[in-house]
Amino acid sequence: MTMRVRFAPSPTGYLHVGGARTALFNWLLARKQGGVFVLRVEDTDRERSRPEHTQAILDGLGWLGIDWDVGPILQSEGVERHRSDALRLLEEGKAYRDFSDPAAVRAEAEERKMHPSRVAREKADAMSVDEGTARAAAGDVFAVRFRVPDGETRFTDIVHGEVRFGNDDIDDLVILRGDGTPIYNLAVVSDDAESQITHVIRGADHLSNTPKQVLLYRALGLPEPVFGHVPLIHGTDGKRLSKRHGATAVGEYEGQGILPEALVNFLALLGWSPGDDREIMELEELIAAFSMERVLKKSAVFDTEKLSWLNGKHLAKKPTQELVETLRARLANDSGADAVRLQDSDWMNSLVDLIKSRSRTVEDLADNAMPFVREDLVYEDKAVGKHWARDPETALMRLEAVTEFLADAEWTESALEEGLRAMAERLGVGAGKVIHPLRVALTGRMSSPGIFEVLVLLGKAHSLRRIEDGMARIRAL
RNA sequence: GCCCUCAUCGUCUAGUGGCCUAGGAUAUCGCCCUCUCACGGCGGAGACCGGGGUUCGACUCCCCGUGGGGGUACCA
Repeated sequence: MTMRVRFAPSPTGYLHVGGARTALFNWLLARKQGGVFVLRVEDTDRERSRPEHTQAILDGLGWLGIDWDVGPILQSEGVERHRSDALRLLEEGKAYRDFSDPAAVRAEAEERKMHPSRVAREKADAMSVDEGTARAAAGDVFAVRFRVPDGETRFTDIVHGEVRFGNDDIDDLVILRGDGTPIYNLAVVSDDAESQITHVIRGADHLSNTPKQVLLYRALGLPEPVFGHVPLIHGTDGKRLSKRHGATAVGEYEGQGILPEALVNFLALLGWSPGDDREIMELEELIAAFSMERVLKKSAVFDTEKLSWLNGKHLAKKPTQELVETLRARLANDSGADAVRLQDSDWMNSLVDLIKSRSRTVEDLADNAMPFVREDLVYEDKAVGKHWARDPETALMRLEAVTEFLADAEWTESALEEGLRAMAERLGVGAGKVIHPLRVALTGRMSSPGIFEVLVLLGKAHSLRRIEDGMARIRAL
C-alpha cells in the first residue's frame, strides 16, 4: 500500500514556521517513500478562516519548494459527509442529542464541580429516545455529542511509542454543533479516512486529542492510520513560539532575506538530524537522509542566530549568477540604483563575488552592494570621524598623494597594490594609513571588500571622482 | 485541578549498558591570516535536572520528585 500523508493547516493566519516544519516532515517522508502528499485546508472555523490566508499558506509552501500531489482540498467541501457520519453515530446509539444550552450547562457544571460534558450526558440520558426524536422533529436545536465508551484507548505513535489514555479522562465531545456544522475532531477523522491517509504526521499539540479521534475511527468502522506527533517549536524562553519571539511567519523570513533552501535546511534540523555530522544540506540530500525513526521527542528552540549562519552558508554556496538575479530583483524598486550597472552582468558577477562571503542574508547582500550600485554615497559618521575628521590635514594629504599615483597607474589589482604600497613607504607610513581614508572616500564605510578589488570594480574614472568628492568634504570639515 | 508528554553544553544535536576523562555545530572568548569587514585556520571555556533503585558497570533501563510543554471549547 502506498503511503499517503497530509498537511492540514487552518487558514487563520500566515504559514507559521511550526506548520512549515510539519509540512516539511510530511513532504520529506512522502518523497522518500514514494508516497502521496495531500494538502487539505481546514477552513471549517468560519469566524477566523480567510481566503487570503489560504493563498498565503500556498505561497509559503511554494516558496519553500514543498509541492503537493493532491489538493488543496477544502475541508468545508466535506461537510455533508461529516454530517452524515455524525448522524450515523447518532442512529447507532454511539452519539446522543444534546438539547441543552451551552452557557447553562457550563454554569451548572461549575456549581456541581463537574465537567460540562458529564452534565450534558446526564440530561441526555434522562430523556427517552422518543422524546429526543420528537423534540428534534419539532425543530428544537441540538448538538450531537459522541458517547465515549468505558475502558482505555491506546494507540501506537511512531515517535512516542505506545500511548494510552483512560477513557474516564476523555469527555463526550460535541461532533456536530447546534447549527449542524461539524467539529474538528470529527472532520479530521472523516477527511483523513476519505483521503485514505495512512500516516498522520502532525504537531505534538494534537497528541492529547488523538484518543478521541481513535475512538471515532473505531466507532465509525474506519481504518486507523499510523500516528506520529512531532515535537513543537519553542521560542528562546522555552515558551511556544509566538509573535513576541520575533518573526513566526515564513513570509517574514523571506522578507528578511533568508533563502528558502536555508529555511528548509534549518527547519529540517529542528527535531531531526541525519545521524552524522552533516548540517548544510540541500533538499535532495534531506529527502535521501530523512526518516521518522530519527525524529526527536523533545521540542526545539528556534534559534535565529543559527538560521542566520546557515543562510550565510547557503548564500556562499549559491552560484554567483543566481545571486545576481536575486540582487537585481531586490534592487528593482531602488530608484537610486544605477540601472546601467545593474544590467552589466560581468560587472554584477564581480560585485557579488566580492560581497557574498561578507553577507549572511539577501538583505546584507543588498546593503553591501549599495556603495557600488548607487551613485550617491552615504558616508558613515563613524568612518568619517575616525579616518577623516580626526586629522583632516593628513587625510587630505594622503588622498592627494593617492590621486597623483592613481592618475597614471595601471588599473589592475596587482599593479595598484604594488604601487600604493610603495607610495605609502615613500610617505613613511604603513599602507593601512593610506587605505583607510581611501576606503571612506570610495565606499563611505568603515569596512568593505579589499581596497584594490574595490578600485578595480569601481573603475578609474569613478574612483577618482569619489576621491575628489571626498577631499572636498574633508576641506569642508 | 485532571490527563498526556518531554528532559545531554546558552541553543541545535550525536549518543540505544562498558567505545564517554560525553563527539559535532552554533553562539562566545583568544590566536593566526590581514588594508578594514567577512570568509578561512587553530585553540579555550561550556552539558548528561535531582534522588532512589537494577547491574560487575549507567548519559543510556525502572521508580519517585522537580521543571518545561501540550490537552482539557458547540476553535483548529
